[in-house]
Amino acid sequence: MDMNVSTSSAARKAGGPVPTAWLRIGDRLELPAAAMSFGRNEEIYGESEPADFVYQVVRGAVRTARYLEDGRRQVGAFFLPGDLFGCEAGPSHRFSAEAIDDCEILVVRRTALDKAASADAQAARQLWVLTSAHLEQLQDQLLLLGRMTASERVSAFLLDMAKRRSSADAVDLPMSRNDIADYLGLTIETVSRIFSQLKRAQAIALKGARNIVLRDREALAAIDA
Amino acid sequence: MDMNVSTSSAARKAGGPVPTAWLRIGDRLELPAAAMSFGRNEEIYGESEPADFVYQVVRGAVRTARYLEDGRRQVGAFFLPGDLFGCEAGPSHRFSAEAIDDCEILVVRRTALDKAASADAQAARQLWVLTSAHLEQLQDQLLLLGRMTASERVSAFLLDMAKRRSSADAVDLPMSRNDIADYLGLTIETVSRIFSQLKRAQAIALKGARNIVLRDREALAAIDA
DNA sequence: CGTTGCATTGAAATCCCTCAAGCGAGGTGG
DNA sequence: CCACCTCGCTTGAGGGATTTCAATGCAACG
Repeated sequence: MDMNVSTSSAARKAGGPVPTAWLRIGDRLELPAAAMSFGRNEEIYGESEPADFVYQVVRGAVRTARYLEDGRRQVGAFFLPGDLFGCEAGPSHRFSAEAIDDCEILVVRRTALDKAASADAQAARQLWVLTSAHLEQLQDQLLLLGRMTASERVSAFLLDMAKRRSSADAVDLPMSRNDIADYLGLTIETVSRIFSQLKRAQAIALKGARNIVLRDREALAAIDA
Repeated sequence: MDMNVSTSSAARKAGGPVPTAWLRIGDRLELPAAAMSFGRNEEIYGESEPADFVYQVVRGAVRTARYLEDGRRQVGAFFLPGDLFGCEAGPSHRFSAEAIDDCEILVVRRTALDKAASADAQAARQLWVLTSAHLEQLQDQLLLLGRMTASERVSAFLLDMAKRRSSADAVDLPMSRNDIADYLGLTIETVSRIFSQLKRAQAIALKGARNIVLRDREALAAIDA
């Protein structure tokens, strides 16, 4: 539960970052961005910090999370290279964002995005499409958390990660069992047990805890309801 | 599980609806809309129908839902008078929408909305803000489904409904225990038991199964984690 | 080679679900 | 007007999936 997340945030670090790359949204929007690096478990932004920046993963992986007072945590999403995050319509973030491993992130001021969006209706639409895509992913997650069994959740997760990460059968999971558990609404032990179960059933193979090989996608898909 | 949802849909009914009212989004967007009526459990649109219309509740209540092959159901949201629904960025709906009770709905063509949005950047932004608000609600639901106990879910639900419906202490729930259960990721029996529990604890009173009086909001809020 | 952090495994407990019966309000027909 | 039916809700008993608690394994690293 206590992930020991370090407390430096982008906002505090962003004293004078130098524009070094272009952040691309869809194929219409392109903005000059600052590159920043974050270490494992470092906080990129906090749960109710003002949403003054928008981010894109270049290298590494990011999770968003929300905490209850007693330490329970819900991971909202995982972001992989190319993914955008932290783009909110409201004034402040509703989840915190943390680096899962060492990663490189592009950052643009939200005002820059707003300016682009109010100048160009197509750009504004792009922003809407982006938010809508996030919404659709959350809707899938809703069904998963509300109505699926532990095996179904883990199978769905593996298939999704495989699709997003490599499309090959070998998947490198950047996140810990703890992150997976808090994403799927399970405990770390249950996730581990299901992994072992899938291994025994020859549906997957494990080369190290975080290196999964999908041996039988059909079996996984069948479990995935 | 089997809600016996009737299969007529807005698209099929929308042969020649007459514009009778204005559908308002935020305070900038106002579009001429057709009024339609739906009976209890009538389908407004189906799970993968083209998203050619956008809807607003005038009277009554609407739920969105998604089904698994074996009948498991996840209710995505409840929509009350004033609420907009069915507004997607993608080409088709991802949940079905069904009338909870007899209700009156305003309908506008999506192309009309698109036109307004591409003409006016402020209107486009309004659309984004709307989608973003839905997203935020789903994020709350995520934490609820992933990490909260049955009591916490029910308490949170009651407080939310009270806030949305009357802001007074008496709440008329338009939806059945079944709808509530499928919204909260629980069974109907568990929901009923928690209601009884809250009644025994003097946190609520029941004047009929769907007429709740919040006797002790603090107690509910305390349970709500 | 011990330490540290993450992952796995086992046993017991728990929360919620399943199955089953009973209850009550509303509607319908006799 | 009352009996009866139906549908939704409540309540109880038992069971099961997942959690909790606890111990062990294992790989990376100093």
